[in-house]
Amino acid sequence: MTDTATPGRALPHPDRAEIRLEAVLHALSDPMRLGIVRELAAAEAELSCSHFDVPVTKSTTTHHFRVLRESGVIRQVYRGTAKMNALRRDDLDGLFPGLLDSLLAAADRQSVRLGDAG
Amino acid sequence: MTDTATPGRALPHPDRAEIRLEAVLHALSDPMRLGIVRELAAAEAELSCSHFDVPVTKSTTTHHFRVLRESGVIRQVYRGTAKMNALRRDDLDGLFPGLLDSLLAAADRQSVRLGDAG
DNA sequence: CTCGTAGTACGAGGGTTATCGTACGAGTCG
DNA sequence: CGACTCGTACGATAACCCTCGTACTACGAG
Repeated sequence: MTDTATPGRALPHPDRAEIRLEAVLHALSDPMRLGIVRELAAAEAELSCSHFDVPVTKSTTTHHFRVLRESGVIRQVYRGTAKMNALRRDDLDGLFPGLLDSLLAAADRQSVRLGDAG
Repeated sequence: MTDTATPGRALPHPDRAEIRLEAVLHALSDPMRLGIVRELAAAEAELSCSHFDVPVTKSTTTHHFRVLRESGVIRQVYRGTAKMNALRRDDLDGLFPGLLDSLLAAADRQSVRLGDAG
């Protein structure tokens, strides 16, 4: 594990056992957050907050990432000045086998169906 | 088809093509609505609104059923004085294959994990 | 140390949601 | 018809959520 995480700046995450399905669904019911999660899943890697091209201000972006983190969907860690984001795939798959893949597939399908760029 | 539906009291439903994943997820992110959907799925049959033992008033119950209907999760039809509710399994499976089952399985798992009566 | 970049904290505005109570409408049963 | 049950409509209230702007902190580069 690349422990390049900046020390002394830990962020609160729910334990796996504290993750609630309702919270996950709520987190993913926002188009912006769903888009972030889709991109994160496609990348299969950590991405910084600023990597995402979202049509809102930095404040709002911070808010959405916090919702995703506090619902247990993503894990966030500071590396230098950047804050890296990664899907909590292991935890989600462990709690809800198949759910994340179904959700991502559903999002992809809808994207194709609606002719979105994504 | 059991066309015992009361005529002249049609309820507005979204077409299959109008169903949005975000709306579905939002609808299911409420514990009460998720519970209703789970019960509906387990019953594999139409259930009246009053069948459900929810800890809220009738007004609030009406509200939650409307959210489920307008998001495309359930289909509602009047039969006499009762309003029957059924999952839109065909439409949801057609749009998002596997999603509904994953969601229901996830809800069941969490219910067991948390020791709910569900 | 200074500057720039990445992101946070806080507060406010505006919209949506969950809940309720009361009054009402539609069917059914006597 | 009259009474009863099921569910709706409407208004109110309180909470929540998305968004923003501004002021701020943390880190890295020079």
